[in-house]
Amino acid sequence: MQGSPRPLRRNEIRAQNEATILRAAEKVFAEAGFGGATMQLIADMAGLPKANLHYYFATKEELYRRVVRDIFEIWLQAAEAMDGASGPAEGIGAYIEAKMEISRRYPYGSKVWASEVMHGAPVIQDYLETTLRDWTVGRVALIRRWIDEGRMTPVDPQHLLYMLWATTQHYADFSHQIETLNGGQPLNDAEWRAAADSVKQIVLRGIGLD
Amino acid sequence: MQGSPRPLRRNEIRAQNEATILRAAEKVFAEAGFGGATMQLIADMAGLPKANLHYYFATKEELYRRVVRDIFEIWLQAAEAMDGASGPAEGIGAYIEAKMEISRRYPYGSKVWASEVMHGAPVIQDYLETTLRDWTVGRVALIRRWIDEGRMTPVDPQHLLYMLWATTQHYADFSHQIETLNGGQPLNDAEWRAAADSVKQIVLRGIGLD
DNA sequence: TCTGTTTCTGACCATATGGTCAAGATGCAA
DNA sequence: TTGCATCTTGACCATATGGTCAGAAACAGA
Repeated sequence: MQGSPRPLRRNEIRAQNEATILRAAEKVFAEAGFGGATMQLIADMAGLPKANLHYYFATKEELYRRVVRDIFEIWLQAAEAMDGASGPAEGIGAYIEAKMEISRRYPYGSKVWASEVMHGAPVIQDYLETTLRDWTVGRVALIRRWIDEGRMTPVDPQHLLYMLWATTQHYADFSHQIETLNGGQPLNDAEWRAAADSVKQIVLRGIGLD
Repeated sequence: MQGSPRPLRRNEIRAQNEATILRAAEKVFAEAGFGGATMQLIADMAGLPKANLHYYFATKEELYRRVVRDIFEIWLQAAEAMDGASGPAEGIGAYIEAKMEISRRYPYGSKVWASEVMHGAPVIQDYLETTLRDWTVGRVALIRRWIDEGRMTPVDPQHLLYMLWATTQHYADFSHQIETLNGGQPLNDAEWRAAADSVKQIVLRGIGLD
């Protein structure tokens, strides 16, 4: 939305426009779904002519692919929060914090991701089978180690991970419902704080920590 | 898919066909989203000519509306599991069981619901503001009472409800991801049992029960 | 059997949409 | 300034889709 009046350098033009388009696309895909999104809508949202989108992204599917990939990258960043922790309370607590932060900062991205998975992951199936699976296997092993060391209650690590994903992403994916139940107002700073604290409190206590 | 060869009575025809169409529509809407779903796809899935769909449901939107409403009804049924419980452990435990059962039996419906909410609830906004809000207020009060009576750990009832919704619906909405991480196989009976047990275990312990 | 009602369906239509293209504008290095 | 590459865009096209309709078929009560 901030049409920079300053003349752009060649290098910047491409980066700038791609970023603008991707941001618009993320929002439109999240709000309308892949099928409901139109290149015209995205173009309008980006403030560019439709033909210009096709100059940077050959097809709607390619644009969508980029959006999904970018989200996956962000998702992976949060994953690191769990590593290098001194123990389960710190590791899982930090992971919850990181994922709640992502839900707050990238609600559109989270919705696109959810939509993609719900539709059978036509675009990121390979990522699920490689990167995500590997990460999951590693984290399951880590949690199992913590359990074996008696540092937390024995629980099924896989289902614990699902619970972490579900609870944190819920605040992004179902933000509209939450907003409605919050008197029509989006969560403010304090309410987000309370949400993250609640999740951490229940989950950590649920696995014998806190 | 069970095309009954027996000749149908007038009354039955309508009910039968509507049910067939609704089942097909539920699946297609879940897998393709509202925008991606086409009347032709739904017709093929139902084994009926497209024009026949329009005989029973004037527009795609009307058909979609029916699907969403039906799901909401099912959703409300599970809500009753929480009432009439003698205490928090029984009430919340039964609610989790009921919602997990719904996730297993109506995965398509759950996805349609999730999609609808993610897109801003264009069709069931009024339900969110009335029925759902009322139910939520009642349940929050119930949980608060349990807390005041010292029967469970003090937690924010609202966020506890979100956690229950998120964790249980996750098994329906993200079933594809779960299946991928489960070696490409959908959860079997034992695994569903383990999933429900894990959720109950962590949540109940998380709020000071069991 | 006759008649009115409901159900069924192929053919058709208007519109929206993804994508193309050719010509023009703009930046930039020499 | 010149020439080339990159970027921009209005006009255009083929196709897919939601929806219509008129006539046929099936049903049911008299």
